[in-house]
Amino acid sequence: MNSFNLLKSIADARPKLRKSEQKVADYVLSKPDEVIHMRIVDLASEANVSEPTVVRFCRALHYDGFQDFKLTLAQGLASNANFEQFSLNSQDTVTEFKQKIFDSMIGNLITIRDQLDANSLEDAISALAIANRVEFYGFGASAPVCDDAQHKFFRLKVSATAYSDPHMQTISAVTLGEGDVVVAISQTGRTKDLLHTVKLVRDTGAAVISLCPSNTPLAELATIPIHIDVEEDKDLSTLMSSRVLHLVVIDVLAVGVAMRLGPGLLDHLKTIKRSLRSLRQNDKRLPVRRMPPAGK
Amino acid sequence: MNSFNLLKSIADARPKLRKSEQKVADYVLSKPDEVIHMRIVDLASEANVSEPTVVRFCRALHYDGFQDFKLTLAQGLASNANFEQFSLNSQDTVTEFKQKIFDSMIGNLITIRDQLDANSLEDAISALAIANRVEFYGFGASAPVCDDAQHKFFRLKVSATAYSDPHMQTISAVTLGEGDVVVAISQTGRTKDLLHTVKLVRDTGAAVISLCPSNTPLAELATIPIHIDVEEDKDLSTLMSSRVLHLVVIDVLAVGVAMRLGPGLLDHLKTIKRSLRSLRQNDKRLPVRRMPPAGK
DNA sequence: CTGTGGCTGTAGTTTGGCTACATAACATTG
DNA sequence: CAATGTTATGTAGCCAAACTACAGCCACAG
Repeated sequence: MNSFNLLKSIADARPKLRKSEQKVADYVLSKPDEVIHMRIVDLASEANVSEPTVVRFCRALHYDGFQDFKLTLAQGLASNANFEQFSLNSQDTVTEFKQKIFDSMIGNLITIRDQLDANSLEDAISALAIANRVEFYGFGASAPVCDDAQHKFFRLKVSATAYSDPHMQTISAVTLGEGDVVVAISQTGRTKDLLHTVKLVRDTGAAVISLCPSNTPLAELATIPIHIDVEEDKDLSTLMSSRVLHLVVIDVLAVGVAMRLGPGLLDHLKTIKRSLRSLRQNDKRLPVRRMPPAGK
Repeated sequence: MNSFNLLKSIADARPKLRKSEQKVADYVLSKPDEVIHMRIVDLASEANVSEPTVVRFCRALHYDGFQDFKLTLAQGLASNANFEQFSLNSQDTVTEFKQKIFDSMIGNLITIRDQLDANSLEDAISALAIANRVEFYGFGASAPVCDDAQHKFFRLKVSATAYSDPHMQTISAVTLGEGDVVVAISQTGRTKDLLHTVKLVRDTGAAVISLCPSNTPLAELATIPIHIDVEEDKDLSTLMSSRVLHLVVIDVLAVGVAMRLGPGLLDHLKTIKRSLRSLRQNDKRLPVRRMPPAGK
């Protein structure tokens, strides 16, 4: 649906293509943004093949023809070409780096959206939906993510806890058993303390869902690994990014669980909304500053 | 650069067009996504004009011709049409609602990116960069956001604290003074306890940056309001969204501060990175995987 | 009411995309 | 290794879609 997928699907399909069609594929992959302004003859000559070959190439990818292919390609490129990874430089104005940060965030979201494995999610949701207890473990920047997750699952009437203290994690871990679920969250997938806790958890028979990069110790320890692979950091970006992706993935899990648990949950959410409302100030237009004295 | 702009530019240009070209403009505006699959004759007949008129319409908008126009339109649509607000329904498969959640998140990011006021950001960054102390206040779903913000500013050597307990907030608030900055974070902008604390803060002379919707009591109390207006929730979306936007906005602020504080900070960040590394497990397994060239 | 300028449609030309077919390359089997 | 069948690729011609030149029409001015 977007260029990542489209170009990727071309790359995937490449081996199945005939030799001269592969030439076309190669050219398209190397200069996709030029292709969209090319005529069929141009592309044919650039790729050193004949025109019908180009058409056959398009058909092989299940497009109606060259036009259709070009149009789709154009759409695909547009949908994420704008969201390239950026590199900040110190002369950037606020407007510029604001743009860059948002765009790179969006780019990462698109990447993860397309990468996330639906089966793993499905499994994770099933496990969470029937769990007795759910615990979220994470350190550092992942600690707030755990808190947020707890907050969210609480609203779904799931008995959830978040621990970002290795001692608490250890203590809690050994009390778990089958039917319980731990969600282990880590940007690196290599945090020693977390690995230690997760091993304990595994011994109890509880399931472990991991949110971390693939090919890391944590991912391999987990019963249900969910891979979050983001392009690696340069300069300032340590400050950013992957926590947000984790949050959104947790949103997906939470929604999945909510849908499993059925419609009764909606009423429950409304109840919460109502109760929270009393904590708010309803516009009386700021009955201005009738505050108690608080000396300077 | 995106469809919003493209369609908008058509709408803007409309008055300058000839009468029958306007018919074309109207049709394009009403059904842009159909137009991209139409031939010139179809569009002409749908708009009740002749084919050359369509061509003239395209030229009037400075495109090479109909093809060029169609291609650009397609790109424009792709770049944000995909990111519409969704509504979940209970028959959705995991793949479907995963897509919907990500897309709506992305849509919101785009909206906020374009809405954020650079001047307010600039002011906020200036205030934060010279602040003696920075405190983050928020409740409920905003509490983890505050924790995250604290974590991030800590790394920038900024003396930052996060409080999500109204008592602690109150106690801390009255010890602030000029040159200190409070960042008040709220999804509603109406949380009573938060409003109470912020009033106290204002009396001390400290600056208050707010992250919340516009036209809310909190936004009006703040010295530097940053408006985060997201389309309002339906059904399950209470679970989601605005916290992520808050996080990203805080990223922007943090980067801004980092750039103000200058290049020495980069070294500092590297030092942190190095020290954190000792908390990680470095791959013992996976000793390289040097595999022979994959046979075909 | 008549002439001029600009708008719009008709008809014809060009070009680009596609199809049918022929030939070349390759594989397969005796 | 040859012969035959099958698949892959290119050639040439056709059709349709987009664009151009021109003519008629309408609106407005004098």
